[in-house]
Amino acid sequence: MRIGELSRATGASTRALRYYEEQGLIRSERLPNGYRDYGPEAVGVVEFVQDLLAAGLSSRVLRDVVPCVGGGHESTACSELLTMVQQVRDDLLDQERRIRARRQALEQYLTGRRSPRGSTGLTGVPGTSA
Amino acid sequence: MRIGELSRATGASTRALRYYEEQGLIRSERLPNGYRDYGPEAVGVVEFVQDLLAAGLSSRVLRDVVPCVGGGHESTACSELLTMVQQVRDDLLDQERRIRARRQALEQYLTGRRSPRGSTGLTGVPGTSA
DNA sequence: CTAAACATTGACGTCAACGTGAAGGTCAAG
DNA sequence: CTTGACCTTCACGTTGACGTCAATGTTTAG
Repeated sequence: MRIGELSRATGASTRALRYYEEQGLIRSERLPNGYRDYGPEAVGVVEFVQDLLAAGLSSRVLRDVVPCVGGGHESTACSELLTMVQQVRDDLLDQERRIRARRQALEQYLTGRRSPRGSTGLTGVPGTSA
Repeated sequence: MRIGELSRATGASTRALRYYEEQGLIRSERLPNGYRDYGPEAVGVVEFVQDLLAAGLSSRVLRDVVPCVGGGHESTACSELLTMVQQVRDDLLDQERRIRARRQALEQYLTGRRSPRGSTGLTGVPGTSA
């Protein structure tokens, strides 16, 4: 498939796709006319990339982790990278928990009518910033 | 407290604190000499802001949600904002699940030695991009 | 032949969340 | 009175992930 079709299939702009390639996140063959040519697996890879980018990973990290699944690459440093992905997941989980705590504080504030001024109802929350 | 002390208390740079104020995320009184003056609640508010920023919320969203807890503000649109926070939390949870799926795919690829080329082991994953 | 739709490579613009000076006012200590 | 720590407001620089425009080539439809 060519870039337009991949774009439509993934929702990524053609600009984004070229950017991904520039960053080493995806690869492409070239047709005789110079057009990029993608195999069907590209769809999955691009979606993978989009997910991880949306989750806050940098393309520099992705540049290392994506070839592990996308290219005909051998493991080597992949266990390290797996650890990294796990780390990111753990971070996300952690943040999610903290947000939940804040949200519950908000809920309590709204429903329970805790003093609007002075003690905000937040100051003493245990899981404060690192 | 003045800005330096708040900075030390929260870990946010003074620049960041002025930026937060500029964006309407925090407020301050002014001392006779023009220096910013913060009450003790500011610490909690700033930590709140930092958490949500770290979690990927934009300051534009925060500009709306923070006054609900930080200022002497009445509920009004706060139920809406609560919904928004919940939405964000749900998004995070969703992303976390997708990442977990990807990670498991990676793990399977690495341990089970699924064909390195052709079927990537990713293409058919259920929870693909929106 | 010509227009339209698709592709190519630059290369500059953007936006957020600050960093990093510049140029200066304020205040307690010596 | 001067040094130094602290504060003030500009205002430009930075990084990442693209948007957007320019100038050009290619292929298909009429």
